[in-house]
Amino acid sequence: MGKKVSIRQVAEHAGVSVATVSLALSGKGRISSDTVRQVKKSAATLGFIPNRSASRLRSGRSLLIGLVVNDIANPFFAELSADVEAHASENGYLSVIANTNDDIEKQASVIETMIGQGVAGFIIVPADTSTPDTFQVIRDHDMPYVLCVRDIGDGKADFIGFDNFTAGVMAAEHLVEKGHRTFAFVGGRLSVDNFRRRLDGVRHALARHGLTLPDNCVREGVPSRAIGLAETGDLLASGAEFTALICYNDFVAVGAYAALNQAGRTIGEDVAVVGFDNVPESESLSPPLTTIELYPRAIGNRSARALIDAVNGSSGPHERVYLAPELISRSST
Amino acid sequence: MGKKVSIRQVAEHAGVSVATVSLALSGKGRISSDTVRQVKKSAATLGFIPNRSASRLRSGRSLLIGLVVNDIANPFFAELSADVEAHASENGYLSVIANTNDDIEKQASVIETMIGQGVAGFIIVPADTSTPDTFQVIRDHDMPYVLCVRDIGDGKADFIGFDNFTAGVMAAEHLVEKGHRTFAFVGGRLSVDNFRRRLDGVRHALARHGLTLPDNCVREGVPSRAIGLAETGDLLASGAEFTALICYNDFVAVGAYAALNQAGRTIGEDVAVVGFDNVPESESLSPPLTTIELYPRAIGNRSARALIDAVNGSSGPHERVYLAPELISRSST
DNA sequence: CTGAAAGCGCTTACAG
DNA sequence: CTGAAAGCGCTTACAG
Repeated sequence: MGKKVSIRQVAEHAGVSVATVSLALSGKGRISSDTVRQVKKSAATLGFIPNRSASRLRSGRSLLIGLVVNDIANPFFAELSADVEAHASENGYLSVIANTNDDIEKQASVIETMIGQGVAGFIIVPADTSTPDTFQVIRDHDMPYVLCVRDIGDGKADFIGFDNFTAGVMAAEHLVEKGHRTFAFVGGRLSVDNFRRRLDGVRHALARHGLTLPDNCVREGVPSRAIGLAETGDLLASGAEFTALICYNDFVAVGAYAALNQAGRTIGEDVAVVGFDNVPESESLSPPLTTIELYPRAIGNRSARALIDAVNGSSGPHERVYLAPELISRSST
Repeated sequence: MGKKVSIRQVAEHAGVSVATVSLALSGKGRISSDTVRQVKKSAATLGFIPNRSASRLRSGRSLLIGLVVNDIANPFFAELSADVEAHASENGYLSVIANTNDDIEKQASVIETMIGQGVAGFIIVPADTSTPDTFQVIRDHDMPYVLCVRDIGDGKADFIGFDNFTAGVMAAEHLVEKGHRTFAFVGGRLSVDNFRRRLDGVRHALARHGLTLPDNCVREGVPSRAIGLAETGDLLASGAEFTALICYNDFVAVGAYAALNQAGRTIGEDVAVVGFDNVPESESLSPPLTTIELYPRAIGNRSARALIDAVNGSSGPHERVYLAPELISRSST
C-alpha cells in the first residue's frame, strides 16, 4: 500500500540512518544481524523498491544489459533473445532490446540511446556493413560488449557464433552421400561472412569428392522467401543442371520449394533441398526439410554468460566461440 | 573520442553554465539561438550522451517502457514485441523486455525489477491467474499500464486484444458453410478468458444453424503441439463423431494434423481443421491450414501507442480495444 | 537571456 | 557497529 517509498522512509521506519539501510540491504559493511533483520522487515512492510537510477548514478554499477538484434520477430533471433533474457534474468539483470532492421545508422542510434540509459554492456548481432570501428563509442565508454552470430573480426570483443564452414561441409557431405553430383546454392550475400564461410565449406567438401559448384549455380540475394522463389525460378529457367539445392537458410528454402513445385519437380525425389537454421516451420514443410541446426538458444545463453562475466570484471583474453552445428536429416533429401 | 563526457564538460567547452546546456539541449527555456547552436556544436564534438539515470532521478521522467510477456520466443509474442519496440523506438523510448513463462511469481518479480529500473509504464500480457490485484504495485507507483491479449477485466488499465467471440463465430460459420455438421474443439483452458469467448463464439454460431458442440467433443489442455497430438488422438480413440476440428491455436493444429494422419484421416477431405493465430508455419503445412489471423503486430502497435499517450499524460477514460480477426481460408477446410 | 544553487535517491569513504 | 556528509549528473525554480 502507499506511494513510492525511498530509502529514507525505510530508515525512519527502522529507526536507523539511510547509510545503515543501504549497507544492510546490500549485505556490505558490518551491520549487526539484529539491525539487518529490522531493516529488511521495514523494507518489506513498506514495499520498498530501490531506485536503480540513483544507485547507478552514484555507484556506476548497472543491472541492465543491452541486446541489439536485426529483427526480433525472426524466429532465429527471437530464440536467441529469449535465452539472453532468461540467463540475464537469472543473474538479476534486465534486458533492454532494440531492433536495427540491419540498418547501421539505426544501430548507432540505439547503441547511443542504450549508453545514455546506462546499460552495463552489450550483446550485439552486428548490422550489415558493421566494422570494429562501428563499436568505438562503446569502447570509449569502457563498456564490455559481446558480438554474436555475425563475425566482423573485432578483436576487442568476445564473439559467439556457429561454425559456418563445418555447416557447409555437413550439408554438402550429406548430399554427396545421398548420391548427388550436381549442386546449386541459393540466397545470401557475398558481403556477409557467414555466407562466404558456408559456401567455402560446401565447396571444400565437394572438392574432396572431385565435385564442383559452378559459379552460374550460385545465386546471391538478401535471404528471404521471395529471393528463394525468384532465384530458384531463375536458376531453373537458365537450364542449369543440378539435383541438389542448398539454400542459405530455411526461409529461402520455403521459396525454393514453391519454385520447384511450380516447375513440376518433386522435392525429395527429382531434387534434394537443404536449408540452415532449423526453424519450427522446416519440420512442417511438405516434404519436411533437411536442415542444419545452428542452436540460436545456445548462442544467446553463451553470449549472456560471456557478457555478465565481463561486467563482473573477470578479465582475460577475449574468446571466440564457434558452436558446432548439427544436421537434421528429413525427407527433402 | 575520449571518455565519458558529462554536461559539465559541454558547459566548459561552450563557455556557458550547465543550466544553459540543459536548457539549450532540451529546447526549454529562452536561450538565444546563438547559444543553442554553440552548445549543440560542443555537445557533438565532445560526443556527449546525456545520462538518463540522472535526468530520470531529478525530473521523474523516463524514456523506458517495460514489456512483460509470456514467452518472447513464441512467434505471436515475438511479432507483438517487435511492433511495440518499433513504435516505442520511433517515439524515443527504449524497451525493456522480460518473459514470465506464464508464472505469476516471476511476473511479480519482473514488474518490481522494472519499477526499480525506472520504466515510465508497462505493456503486459498478463500471466495465467493474474487478477487486477496483481497490478496493484504498479498503481501504487502511479504508473500507467496497458494490458493486452488476455482480458482479466482490469478497469484501471487500457486493454488491447482481439475479438475472440467473433473469431470463434468466424471459424464455425466457415465450417458450416463448407457443409460440416459435427464438430470438435481441442486445446485451451477454461480458466482463460480467450478460450471461453472463442468457444462461446463457436457455440453461438452453431446454434444459429441448429447445430451443437457436445461436451465430450471439447478437449482442454495447455495449448501446444503435444496437447494437440494427445487430445486429438484421444478424441479419435473415444469414437466421437466429427468431420470438423477447431483447434485453439495453430500449434495445437500441428499436433492434431499428426494425430489425424496417424489415424488415416485425410485432412481437407475426411476432416476439416481450423486453427487460430496464422503463424508463418500454418501456410507451409500440408495441406495449408485454414486459420484466423489475430494481428499480433497491430496489438503491439496499439498497445505502445496507448501507453505512450498515457505516459504523456493524455488522460481520459481507459479504452478497451478489440481488433477484428480475419479468416484465412486454405485447403485444410 | 543566463547562472548559482538546491535536490532527486542512492553509495561510500570517513569518523567515531 | 553506525551515522553525517559528500557527490554521482542531471533539471528546475529563482534571481538578476
